[in-house]
Amino acid sequence: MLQTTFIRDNRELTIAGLIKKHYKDPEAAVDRIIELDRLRRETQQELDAVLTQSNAKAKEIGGLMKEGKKAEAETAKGETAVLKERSKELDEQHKSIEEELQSELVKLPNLPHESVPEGRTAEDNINELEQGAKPVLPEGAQPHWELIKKLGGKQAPIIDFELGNKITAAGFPVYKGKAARLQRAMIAFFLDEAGKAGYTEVQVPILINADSGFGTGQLPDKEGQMYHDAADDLYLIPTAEVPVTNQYRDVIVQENDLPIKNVAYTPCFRREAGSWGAHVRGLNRLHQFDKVEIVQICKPEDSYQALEAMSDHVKGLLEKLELPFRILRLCGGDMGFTSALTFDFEVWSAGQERWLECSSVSNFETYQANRLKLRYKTADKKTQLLHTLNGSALALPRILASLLENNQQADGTIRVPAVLVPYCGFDTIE
RNA sequence: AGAGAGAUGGCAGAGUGGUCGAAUGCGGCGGUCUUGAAAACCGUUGUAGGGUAACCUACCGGGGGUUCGAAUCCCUCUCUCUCUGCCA
Repeated sequence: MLQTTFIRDNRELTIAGLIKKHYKDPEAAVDRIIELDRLRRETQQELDAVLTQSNAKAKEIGGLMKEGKKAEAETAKGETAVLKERSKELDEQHKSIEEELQSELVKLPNLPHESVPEGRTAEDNINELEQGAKPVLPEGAQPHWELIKKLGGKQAPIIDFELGNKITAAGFPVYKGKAARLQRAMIAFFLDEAGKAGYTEVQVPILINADSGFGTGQLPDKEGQMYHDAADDLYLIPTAEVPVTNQYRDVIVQENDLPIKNVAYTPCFRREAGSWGAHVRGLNRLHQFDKVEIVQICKPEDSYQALEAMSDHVKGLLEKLELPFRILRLCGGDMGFTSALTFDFEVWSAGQERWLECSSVSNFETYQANRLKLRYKTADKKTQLLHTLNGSALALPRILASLLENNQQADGTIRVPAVLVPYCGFDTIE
């Protein structure tokens, strides 16, 4: 959430940022907020004045009662009626203005960083880096949804979508044998790598309440994208970002505890309402998937350096997995609601001959922190909002897809990257 | 799920209608003393909104009510703890 004072002091800048993000009618929205803020302060000043009088009268009556001046006290009581009436009126006005201000404020996305390119769609993203040679596949190479059918021996298919469909629904696959083992190996590898990079591992709930959903910006913006348990009013997490970051909701951090670096493995759940298309096959898009997420909370002046470091960490993982990838700097129209700057990592999927997004690393600046009330005390004792960042490191399914496809051998087996062998205990899937 | 108890500042914990933003202890910060540290002593120490400022206002789990006046009384919701039950 953007800060009212910032909008008030930076009207043009705010509008320009919203335009870059393709927000409709930004001028009207910004001006309405500035107007509501003016009204709010005006009403509060009047309300405070009335309350000051009321408080004074109440004290006066208390004094008179003590002195036994009953009659005078009664007279004074009569005088409070008008004040009471007026304060009630102003209080209601103040509340409704604040409510409207809040609901307008919540609609605004974060402003993009100056380095964010102009553009509306994925076509306009900037290719920052492309690394690793695309493999030359053997004759008869296939996409992963075909490969899995023949893998796993008697257990085939090694990733069973039909079975998951029976148990739950489409988009909830069952991983069997070496596929299951490989999943666990990747999770352990990713967690270990993050540990080496200084991230503290945390295990967090995968159900969250509405306050947490609001804190990181999933609510109210993405209400329909999360699975919701109506009985207890809890949501299944779409990403570990939500519970991990919400650890620090309503917290004032000690300056020397910064930066905070957490890593968590969780399953993630996405309803993907409306985005299920015919071209979305196999592991490309799921309702449930596994992900290791890194989160950083740091001082404003350090956040872009942290973003760089997080990007490098993700890059390192892909290098170690020997997968070709590219890094995109997302344009204004393609980036997320809460983000100021996002790098998407896409892994090359040789069987499909297309890039698959496998990580998204973002700096949210103070946007989440403002909702979370996540702050720290500066050396001169001022309370200031922190910056929050997160990134996938990594999301498993598309890594697995490209691993299967890129590493398919002429004999139909799959080569496991060396770095995972100690974790899973085999170097080939047949 | 049943019965009972409770929710107060970073923590512990007092406060049952006015002088309470709130005693006291611990912790934190600053100082005195000391070669240094500890101890002791002195001072200081919540959050938010408004105001150029002096200062004003709100907040004692959330919401509502009674009253001139509520941390304190009433209603309601939520949560926590203890015991019983169930259970990985």
